[in-house]
Amino acid sequence: MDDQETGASKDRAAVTGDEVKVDLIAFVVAVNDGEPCVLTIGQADTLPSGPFALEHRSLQSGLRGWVEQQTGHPLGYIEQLYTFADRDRVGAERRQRAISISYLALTRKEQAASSPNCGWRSWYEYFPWEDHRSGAPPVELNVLRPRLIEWADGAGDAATRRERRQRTATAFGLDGRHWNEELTLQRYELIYEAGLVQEAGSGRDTTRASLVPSKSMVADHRRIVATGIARLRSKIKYRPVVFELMPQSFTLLQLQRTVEALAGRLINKPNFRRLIEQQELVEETGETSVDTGGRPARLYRFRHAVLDETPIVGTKLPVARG
Amino acid sequence: MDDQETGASKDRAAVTGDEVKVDLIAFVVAVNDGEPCVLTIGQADTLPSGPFALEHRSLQSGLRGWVEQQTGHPLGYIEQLYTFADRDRVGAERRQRAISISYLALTRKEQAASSPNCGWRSWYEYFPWEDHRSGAPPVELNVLRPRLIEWADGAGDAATRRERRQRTATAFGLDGRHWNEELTLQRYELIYEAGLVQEAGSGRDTTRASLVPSKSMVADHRRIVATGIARLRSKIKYRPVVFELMPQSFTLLQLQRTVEALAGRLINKPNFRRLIEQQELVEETGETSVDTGGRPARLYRFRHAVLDETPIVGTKLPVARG
DNA sequence: CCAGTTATAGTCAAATGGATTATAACTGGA
DNA sequence: TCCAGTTATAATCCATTTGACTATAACTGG
Repeated sequence: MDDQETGASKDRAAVTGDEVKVDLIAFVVAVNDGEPCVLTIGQADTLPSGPFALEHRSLQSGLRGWVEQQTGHPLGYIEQLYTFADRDRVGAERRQRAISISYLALTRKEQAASSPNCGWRSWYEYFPWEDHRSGAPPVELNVLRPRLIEWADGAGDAATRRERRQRTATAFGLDGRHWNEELTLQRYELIYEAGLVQEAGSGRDTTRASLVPSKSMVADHRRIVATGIARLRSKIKYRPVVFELMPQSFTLLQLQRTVEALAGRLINKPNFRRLIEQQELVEETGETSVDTGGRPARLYRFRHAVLDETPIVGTKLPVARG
Repeated sequence: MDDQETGASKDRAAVTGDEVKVDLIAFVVAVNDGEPCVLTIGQADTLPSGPFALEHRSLQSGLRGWVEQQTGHPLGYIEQLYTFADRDRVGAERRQRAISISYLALTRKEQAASSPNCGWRSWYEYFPWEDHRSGAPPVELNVLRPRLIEWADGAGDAATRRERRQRTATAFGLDGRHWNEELTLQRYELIYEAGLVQEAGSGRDTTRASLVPSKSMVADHRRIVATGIARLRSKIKYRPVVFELMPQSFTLLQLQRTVEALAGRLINKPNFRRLIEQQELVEETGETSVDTGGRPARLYRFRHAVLDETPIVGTKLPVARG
């Protein structure tokens, strides 16, 4: 960064020695029996990951390789989430810089016989306050909200107090605002900032008395998951990615339940059906499913042709306001 | 992060030697006199960039440093675009891997006295087919469309022909479809794939006779710009980022012209005003502007409070359908 | 003073989207 | 066999949004 002269090329030559390690991290999602799940490895709650190496043809293929090797699970849909520089690692002899590239990937559970070293866990074990399918959960009403308000009011100056209350209110839909399921990351950051959650291996292991009951993850993996949930909740509204999580054929209610699992909130049934039908996202298989518990339901399959037809627009899924 | 046991860690230890270079690249945007512009450096059409180095506190601060150094321009709003692995560079002694992290940044032209080594160029010099403010431009009607159809029909098998025509039709709104201004990247990729554009320093310098008239850029920089335009065109519809490009106070028509410049299409005036007002994005300064050419217009300023109020929802800008 | 230009307000119909009701078709137990 | 419970499917209603248009106001320059 220190040199003479104009051009970028010269600067580049000057600092040519700086090399960093690159890690690829995957947030792999599946929906199993109406529960949205994340793929973890090892005993600890860890996302599949590995370094980007010379033998990898591309970033994505590197990621696929690591996930398949660590979990036995082939990946379908992949989307880049975010790239961030890790806090300085202390290398063997010198300061070591590292960056992580995180990805969102969608699959089906049955896709493969998973290796014994990995498993599926519900999102909501890590983010119990994100599941609003039965209204605001107790942990939010009884623990989170009072603690956050306490934290906000505990700030030194009035400006900070106002700002914290403001953020809490928007994040959780207080004071007449609406709950917005896409604010998963903002909520996590708020809770983290307030010291109400703690991650394994984080610097601050000051075993605080008043933590919100929730499963933690290694390093910053829970933050990556929060980013991925937010992205997915946003994406299902304008791209037909839900079908990556569905079996070959399904009933409309199964499809609805999957969307509800991801969004963490309930959807009005007739409206959901209307939207799916008028967008022609699916077509009937001609068969019906009997194990509905009531009247048999028609089975549908995804119309793959829509991927060519509407590249961006469409696939708006109605998520009721509250 | 490196230890023993449980799958991932062992693999990680095995390939621990792989290090790569990381480049930071900025697509810096300003709107000058109704033209959306990109900041370039040097004689060639190159985006500001530089390697991520040890002295950088974070990726973003590294990017800010390089842009400021190369152009004298301080950056305001920054957003990550995409991280990709470059094609293998051949290093001095061994194979050298490199990845690039690209960013979208918004500023105002007057922000600083720019250094002589850089300049602002209209987007539409690089993407003449993206400016639909006066309808579909001649270059699209007379050159692009026929060449693309020619290319599609020149495919070997029928399936490829159908697929190419399909993609062309959606990208350019043919056969009764609507023009979608957000498909900038898809359009560029299509044109690139068809061999109708060519970049400086790309492998394939087979000076083709029939290129579409447009300015090229160094390496894959034009692709980064296409990604950034698409992101920005999408973003202005749900986040109030336009105001990063506006002066302190402005008339509603100036605001509209700026949005139109970015979107590359015209907006219905009364509807635009209605939407801005009902969202309470702006407030009157109390003053009026005389140099409108007609009746004086009220001056407005951005209500910064909205950033706290509506973190995701809102700021939908109406972009007429056609 | 008049033609040209822009600002601002108001109207109207079509489309969208949320909520509700009604009826059909199955299961399992009384 | 009938009835309660459950789910599927169809249809309707109404408020809001949104695209398109019209009318009037206020300035400029010739």
